[in-house]
Amino acid sequence: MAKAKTSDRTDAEKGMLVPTEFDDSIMWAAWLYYADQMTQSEIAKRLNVSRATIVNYLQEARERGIVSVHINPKAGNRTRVARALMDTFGLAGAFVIPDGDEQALVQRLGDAGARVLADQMEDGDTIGVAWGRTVLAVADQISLTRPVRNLTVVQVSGSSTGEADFSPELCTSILSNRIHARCVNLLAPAVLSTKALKALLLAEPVLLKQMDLVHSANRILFGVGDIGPKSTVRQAGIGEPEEIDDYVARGATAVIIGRFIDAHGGAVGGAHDERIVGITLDELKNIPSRICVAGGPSKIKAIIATLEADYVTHFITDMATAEALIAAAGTA
Amino acid sequence: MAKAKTSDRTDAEKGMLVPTEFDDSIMWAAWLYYADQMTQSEIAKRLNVSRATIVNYLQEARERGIVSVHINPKAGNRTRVARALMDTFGLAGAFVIPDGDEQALVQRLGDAGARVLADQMEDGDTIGVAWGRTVLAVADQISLTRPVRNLTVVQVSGSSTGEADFSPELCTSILSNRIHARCVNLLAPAVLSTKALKALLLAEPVLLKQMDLVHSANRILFGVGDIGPKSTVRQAGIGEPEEIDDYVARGATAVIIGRFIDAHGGAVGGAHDERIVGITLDELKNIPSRICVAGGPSKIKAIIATLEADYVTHFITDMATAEALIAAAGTA
DNA sequence: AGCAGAAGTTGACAAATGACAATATCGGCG
DNA sequence: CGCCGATATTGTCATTTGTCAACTTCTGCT
Repeated sequence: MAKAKTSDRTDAEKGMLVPTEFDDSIMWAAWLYYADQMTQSEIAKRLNVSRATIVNYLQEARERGIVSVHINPKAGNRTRVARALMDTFGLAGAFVIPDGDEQALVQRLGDAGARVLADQMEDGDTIGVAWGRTVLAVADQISLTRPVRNLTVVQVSGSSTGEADFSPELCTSILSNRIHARCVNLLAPAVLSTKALKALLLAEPVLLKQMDLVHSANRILFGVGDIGPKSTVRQAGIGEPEEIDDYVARGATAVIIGRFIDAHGGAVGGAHDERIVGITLDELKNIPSRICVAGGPSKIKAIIATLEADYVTHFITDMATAEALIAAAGTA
Repeated sequence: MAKAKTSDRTDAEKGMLVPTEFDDSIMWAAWLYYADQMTQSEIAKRLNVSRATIVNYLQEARERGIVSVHINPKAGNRTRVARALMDTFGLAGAFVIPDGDEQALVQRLGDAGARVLADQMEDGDTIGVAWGRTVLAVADQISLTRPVRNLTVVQVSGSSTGEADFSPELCTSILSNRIHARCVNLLAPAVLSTKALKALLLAEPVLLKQMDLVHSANRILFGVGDIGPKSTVRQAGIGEPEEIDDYVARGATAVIIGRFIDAHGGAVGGAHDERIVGITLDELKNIPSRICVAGGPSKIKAIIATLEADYVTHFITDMATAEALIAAAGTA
């Protein structure tokens, strides 16, 4: 354990009083390789180590973010499918990843979403974060490759009670941590038992302040949930099964930012909805940059509902989903 | 063949109305390779082309800036020598490239400078640009890997008459062009024949406006010139040989932004200096981010003069020069 | 001091990559 | 219609790179 600690310290950028020479070698190897285009053997010779060591250095340089590969999202917007999506749904940006490993779809979408978000971030941004498997995947994989100062990450809906491994708090915490942002968690349950209690709670100074931050976010990251039997909403403990069935009976087709919408994106309100703590659909539309990451055959309808109602400015999905969306929108 | 058809349809389905169809394959190859870490052979199979084609796609993706490798300048600041430089000369940032091909030193420094500058740029920046071989090398190699809007590039000293291939106009034009910035060239000669004429010219509305821009720059990029017999100043036609000799006689050790400074960075003024059109040394110090790129054995003294007088906030050099600087500063 | 375990390094081999000449495809144009 | 030149693609081979088990060095602990 003690040893592991030691190595951690070496890896962690801060906390080191004296920068070891070790960092230098890694930096140099990285520069000689990626900037000067020398081969690993040449670098090995110059640094007087074996080539295998250079391989390790370069690996570490990538892991530590000393070097990183940037894929231009602007170029992503120029692909045919991305354009079609943008035209069909009036999006400001779309990024479509090629089909690949089915199993890893969420991971891969997360990677793409992370790149798009990271690319957009600017000094002083306040970034709202919803929750879900996909949002977590984004949070898990985002990383800053350039200095962006003064970021705030704010959880936009109350914390869920379910023991899901993609809770709002978790998504927010991880994301903020990875980009060195101030982290603001909403200190309230996602759903309260009465409308009155919700009003009381929201009147608390702490909550007022936090909700102010939510409303001042200039970007937001969210996914799309469907309503199927195995869907996330049903697992996340947002409401009793009957309550969700009730939503469905009244036309609910998708869930975004913890709110239910019908096939055309209209809010499906009701008593339960009024007990939810979090950003509302109307408030969502006031945020300038609304980044949505979603994909998968089971979500097509839900995504169409979301996109049609203009809840999204920047959409990230996979090829198969994109084509299904375009086809479906065409026939509609 | 039938298989190939399928992929062809994806690539060039409808009429070639848009030249971007082609981008799709390149974009996909780039994504699958750099984001999904697939091997070129796997990608080739999926895209139904030969692996060699994938190699080409990836090459083009890099050339077109669809993918780019970023080397974190912050990490560069952590190397031992960079730290030593920062401590010794009170710099905000230093980037030291490892020794390499002697001949290509200017190119390699240009690459490093370009990365540092590109990394710093923010929306709305106004970037002052001096001139010289090194500055040109930066301009030649800079490229935007993320969207930065509303940039202005402004030439900070008058245009030289010499036919040098690194004139102020050229440096400014190339740099602005490569980063899609507004380009403002100073429409005046570097040196006028009388102080009075200079005053007259600078009173012109056009020039007034341009000089205002110069003074409002929030970043500046410049190199360091030495005074040796083969030095740039003597070739650039900034003044008659006698005039330059006169500067030297009065202690001139280096030239930055077209102005002469002594061994401790003090301005070496005089009649000639008063006829120069361009930013002054005092004005230089008012610019928040002052990026200086310089290296090479012949420039050690000149660089020390520059660094000691706090003209620089961010300094880019090579290992050999850095070590010489630190050694020299230690003995002084 | 001596030992245990982890981190760092190495050599050797298999796999992946880059280079390039040869070949195929496409869009005019006589 | 067929030929031309330009552009895109491919097969092949030498080089470069990643992997992995063995080895060395270092560190903390008894």
